[in-house]
Amino acid sequence: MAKKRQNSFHLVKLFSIAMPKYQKQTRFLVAVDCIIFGFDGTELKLLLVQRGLEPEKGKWSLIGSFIREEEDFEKGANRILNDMTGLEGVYLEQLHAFGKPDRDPIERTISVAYFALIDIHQYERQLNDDYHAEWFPIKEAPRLIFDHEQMVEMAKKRLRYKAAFHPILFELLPEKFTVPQLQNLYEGIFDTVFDKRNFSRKIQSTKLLVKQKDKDKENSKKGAYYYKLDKRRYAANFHAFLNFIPNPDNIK
Amino acid sequence: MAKKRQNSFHLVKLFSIAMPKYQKQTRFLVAVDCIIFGFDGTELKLLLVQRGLEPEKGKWSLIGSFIREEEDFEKGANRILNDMTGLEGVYLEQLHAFGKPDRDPIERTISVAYFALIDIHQYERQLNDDYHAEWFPIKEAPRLIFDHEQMVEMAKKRLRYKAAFHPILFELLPEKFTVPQLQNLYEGIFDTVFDKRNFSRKIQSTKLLVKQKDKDKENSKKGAYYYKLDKRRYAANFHAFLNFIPNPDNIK
DNA sequence: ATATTAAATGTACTTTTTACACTTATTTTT
DNA sequence: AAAAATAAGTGTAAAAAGTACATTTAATAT
Repeated sequence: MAKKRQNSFHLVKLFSIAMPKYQKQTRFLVAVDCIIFGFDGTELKLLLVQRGLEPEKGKWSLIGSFIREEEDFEKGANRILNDMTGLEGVYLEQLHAFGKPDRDPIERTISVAYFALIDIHQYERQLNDDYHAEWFPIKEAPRLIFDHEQMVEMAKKRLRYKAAFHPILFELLPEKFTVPQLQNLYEGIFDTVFDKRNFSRKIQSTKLLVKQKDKDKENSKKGAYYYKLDKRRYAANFHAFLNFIPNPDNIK
Repeated sequence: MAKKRQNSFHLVKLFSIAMPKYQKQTRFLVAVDCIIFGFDGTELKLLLVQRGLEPEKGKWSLIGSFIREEEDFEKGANRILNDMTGLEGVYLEQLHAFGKPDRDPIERTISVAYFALIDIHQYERQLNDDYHAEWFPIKEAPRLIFDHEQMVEMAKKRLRYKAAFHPILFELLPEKFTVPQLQNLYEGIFDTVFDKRNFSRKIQSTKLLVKQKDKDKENSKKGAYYYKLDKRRYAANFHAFLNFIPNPDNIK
């Protein structure tokens, strides 16, 4: 078996006295792309931007940016999100680094993808029109450039996986929400239906919900009680396993 | 709110006719580092290399390499693993991209970390002495360079998390193993003890194990029956949720 | 007053999880 | 040759969690 030593360690190419730079290594462009999910009370949506410039003008894309010299990925992703929506403190999680040499046809670019969960109502107030951005129902999203569709697929899977065990979907809801809305969200994400008695019991058993005095009258005559998240408990239980989903075996 | 347009999209810096390169963007070094886990029948171990060159000579490090021009991360990680251990087809999974601007003091380097699970016995046959590599019990690992300790911590968490639901730990075992060995492994990973009757029942209920006729006599007078993985079933059930761990709430 | 709509709620049954102790096969010791 | 030592192997009952399923209630619309 051939033993290739070159390139096999950081620093290997250095002379024995410290040098200010690694020699002879190729450097690459590095970008951050964000898969931004929102929920309008009925269905899951994806925030996309339409490219304003050639090449690929008019095509839809995830929002992204090259990483800057003094910025790490988190910061880059937050910058993008803030530029785009004006929001801060958005839920953000690293998804995956994508690095196929030909993923960007112009020049090899590494992309570190993040997914974000935002309350779509907050966003609407803060829309930044500089970007030609639009919400698409997840099932009606257009073709995307590069490998962005693959990124979205992976993000959907990850969201499902995580939502099966952790109370992550509250990040998509407004401050006040109803149990039927919450059930709608879960049913949308898992593409299934749950028995509402069992769903309600399970959600209530987490003790994450605080019942309010007022009702939402938009969706029914009787009206459904609003609830708020118990933020204390939420913070404490975020990493706990809550087993939201009866049989998660369908998740890949 | 200030609207910064520059840098905010791939290609934004291009002129309106296609150019061969993105202009004015900084390019970065990109590396792959591998957290290699092994299990010797008693405890979980980590494969580390000792740097042979200045700077940081003599310090321990994860094995890593700069990424080459025509190579994606997976390929890079496999190259490293193969150079190091001679093994192919090793279980490998992307962990996280690390990108703090100062994580490498010489020059900003992005690192995409992978974790690998290998059967330590196979490795021993294939040792590549060109690298000063050594197995360390996970609890007695030395100080590591850069942010490698953080990588190891994250990999440990990820391994636990995954092992709680998926039959991933078989990747660490030799072809033939006993139920007590398997229980040892789980107890090591989760740093707890399980009731052996319940553990055995749970493992057997997965139907992943095929009982052999011979016994391992090394660890007891009575001897414990060897089992092999049912590879067919394993492949089919890898993504299924098997709920190995009674109460996974301790996992972060 | 009546019909319509979606919200809210309880119970019996099944499955899964947990707690717990003795017997067996083999080697080592006397 | 008998006795002691060691770790492997196995069953059962009680508790908890998950599932299936139907009626009543509050409010609006006719």
